[in-house]
Amino acid sequence: MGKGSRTRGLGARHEDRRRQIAEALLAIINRHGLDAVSLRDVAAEAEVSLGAVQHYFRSKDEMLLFALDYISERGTERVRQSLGVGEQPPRAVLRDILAELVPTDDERRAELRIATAFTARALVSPKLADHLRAGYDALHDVLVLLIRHAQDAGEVSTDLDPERVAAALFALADGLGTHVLIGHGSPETAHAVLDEHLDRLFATAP
Amino acid sequence: MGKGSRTRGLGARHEDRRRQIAEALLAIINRHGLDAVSLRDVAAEAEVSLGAVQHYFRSKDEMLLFALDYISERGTERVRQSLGVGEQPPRAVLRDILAELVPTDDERRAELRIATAFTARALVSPKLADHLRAGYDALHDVLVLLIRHAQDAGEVSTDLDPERVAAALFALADGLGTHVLIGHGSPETAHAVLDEHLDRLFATAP
DNA sequence: AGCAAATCAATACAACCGTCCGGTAATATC
DNA sequence: GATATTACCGGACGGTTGTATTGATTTGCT
Repeated sequence: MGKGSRTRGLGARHEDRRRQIAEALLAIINRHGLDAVSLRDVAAEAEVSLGAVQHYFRSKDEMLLFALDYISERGTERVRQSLGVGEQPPRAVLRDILAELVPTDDERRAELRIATAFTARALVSPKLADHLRAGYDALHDVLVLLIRHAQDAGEVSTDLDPERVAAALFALADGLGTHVLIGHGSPETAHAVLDEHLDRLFATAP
Repeated sequence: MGKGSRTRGLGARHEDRRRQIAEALLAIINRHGLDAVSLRDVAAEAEVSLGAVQHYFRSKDEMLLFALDYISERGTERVRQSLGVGEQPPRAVLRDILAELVPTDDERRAELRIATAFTARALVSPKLADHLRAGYDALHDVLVLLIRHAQDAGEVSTDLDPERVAAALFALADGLGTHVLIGHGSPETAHAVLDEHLDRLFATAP
């Protein structure tokens, strides 16, 4: 068992501290963008010294990578919860998940701003791209699963390829989210478009 | 008449020079990202001195803004050409335009990488956001127009709201493009999804 | 008690950044 | 031919950056 899972003694709070610093980092990315991040700013935001930050992250790159994994984990955790609760029909779950990609409240907005920042940087950082892609793939797989369930329940036509449908819905929601984020189109319109597409999808059965 | 339009004498090549420098800037953004851009790098890429760059752009911000407008202009110009040539049916034109948002060749890929970089920065730079939004709005309007034409020609159901349809297609293509860019999903799949949606749209006519 | 690891603070440093500025040459305007 | 204006160069400046280093303190284990 690695030291990361220690619950007592020295190093017990190690991961906690890393997360705390990562949250300070994410707050700065949300406010000023990823390229405006300096280790000193992160330290100030987290109310620790620069030395402390350096102690928990060997380099800035490592910190960025950790923060991406951290926020990615948080996202998939929320998706897992959407999947878990009650016996909600596939369509409702699907809608919930896709709606998370279109910012309405400030929290969702912040997360999407951060995700967009990481996406842009991933274009020039292969390592970051790998981690980001993992998150995308995971969400894609969940969508495929949900569509399969809907097909099994006779709510969606089995003529459709779940992979294709998932790719389409994902891209649509993602695109709508970005557009809302930069102020092109309202959240209401975006949600309406999303519902319209779900209506069409769930109207093709049997 | 402003000095920008002078065709002889001092200042005649002013705008040309600015474009040349802007292209060097865009090349760097494509290769290393927007935040990796330094004035010295731009000067080196454009094979001019740092002083020259400063002569043509008072500040880095001004240069960035100019470059965004420049690449934006180039994009709308290509769209204009798609609209102009021959008597192509609305559907073909629509497809051409949307396909530009999904990278296939290197040139398109470069442009979309640059656009993504600007989008991310626009999230923390209101002035950049304004210029970017203008481009988005212009493209949106073109899409609306094309859909209206298709409706007039009886190829698309008049029950559909052109604004909504345009927003959906735009977001879908944009999202697909981003996904392809980061390596999530292939260009082929993306184009297939796009065609599928166009098929559905053009199948709703009376 | 004693040792080792963990935790953090403080400082130093070389590299780089955007911007400013003085100078020089070429060209247009009068 | 005097005078602006444009075009460009190159150096310098103050500030920030990521990282390395060193040392003090705390903590857990034996």
